[in-house]
Amino acid sequence: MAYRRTPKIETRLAETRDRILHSAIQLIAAHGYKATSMDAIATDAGVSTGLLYRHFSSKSEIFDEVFQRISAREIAACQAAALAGSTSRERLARVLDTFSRRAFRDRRLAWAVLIEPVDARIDARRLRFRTPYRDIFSNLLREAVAAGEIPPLAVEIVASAIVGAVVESLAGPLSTVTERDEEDRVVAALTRFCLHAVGYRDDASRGEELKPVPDVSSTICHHQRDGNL
Amino acid sequence: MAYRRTPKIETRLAETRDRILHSAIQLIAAHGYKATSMDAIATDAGVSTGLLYRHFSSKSEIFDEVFQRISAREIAACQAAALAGSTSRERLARVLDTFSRRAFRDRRLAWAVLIEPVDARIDARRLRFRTPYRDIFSNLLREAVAAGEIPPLAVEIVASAIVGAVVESLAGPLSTVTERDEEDRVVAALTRFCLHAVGYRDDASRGEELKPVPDVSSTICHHQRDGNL
DNA sequence: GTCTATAGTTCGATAGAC
DNA sequence: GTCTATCGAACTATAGAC
Repeated sequence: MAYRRTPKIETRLAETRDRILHSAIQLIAAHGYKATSMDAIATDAGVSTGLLYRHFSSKSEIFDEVFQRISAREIAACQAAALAGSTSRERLARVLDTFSRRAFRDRRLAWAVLIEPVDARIDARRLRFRTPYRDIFSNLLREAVAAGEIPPLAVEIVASAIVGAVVESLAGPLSTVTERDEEDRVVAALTRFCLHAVGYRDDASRGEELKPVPDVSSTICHHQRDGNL
Repeated sequence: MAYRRTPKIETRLAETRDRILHSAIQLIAAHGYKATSMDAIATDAGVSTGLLYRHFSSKSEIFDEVFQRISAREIAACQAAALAGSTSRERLARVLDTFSRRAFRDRRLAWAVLIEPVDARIDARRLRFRTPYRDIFSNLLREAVAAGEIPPLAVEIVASAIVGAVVESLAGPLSTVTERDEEDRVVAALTRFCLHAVGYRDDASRGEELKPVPDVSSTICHHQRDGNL
């Protein structure tokens, strides 16, 4: 009888694959993509280097999968933030705050995912993954216009511009050691920038301070083995 | 007698090298980076494919040089635009207009340089080449604050945000066929976005229409063999 | 899973410059 | 006569088809 994969084997394979990815995430979060060797991933995952290539065709493919997992989690967090708040303005501010705070919390991983030069494959992936972020902002903008909070605008273009502004303004701070209050400065500047950009006026009654809402997913900083990632 | 490079040969070598780069620019402007083969470049330049590798170590290196030449020209155009206008507001608007109009004029080349997935080397080059653009905006912002046109802000962060907003909002339109009035819509939305973002208020007296100023360099659309590129 | 096509790269040969 | 710019075919790797 020919060899057939039993459910038991399937499960073990999936577990190994998962362990590899977890190790990759941890190492990339600590040192970035380039500085993470296949050997290091294998060692950390407790498998041989050769086995890595049974599960993934290349280092780039591992990172691609890491990229997608991390991005999905971050997008979910931002989507959740887009629901919390009584005004569109607050929801928008919360999304910006959520995205950048989470990036700062795990800055090396954020840097690796968002800006580290990797290869064309990841570049293409990055382009595709801007869409869900754009959609979050598009929806908030349409909502805000409908509610009369801001004047009408070219939603799609403005949503793209926000995505670009966010990522680019984090690029520098993420790659340098940043103090906590420098981080606050960046988030504040970025938030003001975007709110003004879409037509909100300064509001003296509020200092744009936001109470935290519970995250949809566990914090990005602890890549627990027992997590659901 | 040993062989030595004479000035005559030096010149011819430089000319050949230049011809290769011109061909590369033309082809990339027509089809993008990926779709431009080394064979095509060689044929267009009238040399063998092998010779390409005497002048450049790889396709990536050719594109790197194309990137730098095109970027230098575009930066110069934007720097010039930053000098034309009576108010900081107008100068800022002119830079945004100049950058995006020139990108649209040669959208495929702009797309290849700004966003097409190429490789890590070009990614790194892109990161470095944001600095001069950031500097243009930083200077304009400092100027505007000093003149009391806009309230104080975190110049460096905001300058980065503008760069990101510009590039990202062009990404979509550059990669699709865009009508002239769609192009106008993008530029208008982007300009409004940035002006508002940094603290300018709408000004009913002006529709943000800008008279063209003579370019510092010849237009990007005609990659003339006789040009100074 | 093998086969094919395509595109990047390499290399030995040639011919022309010194 | 020696050296090198150039050529063009061969090699290699990868992605898509059957």
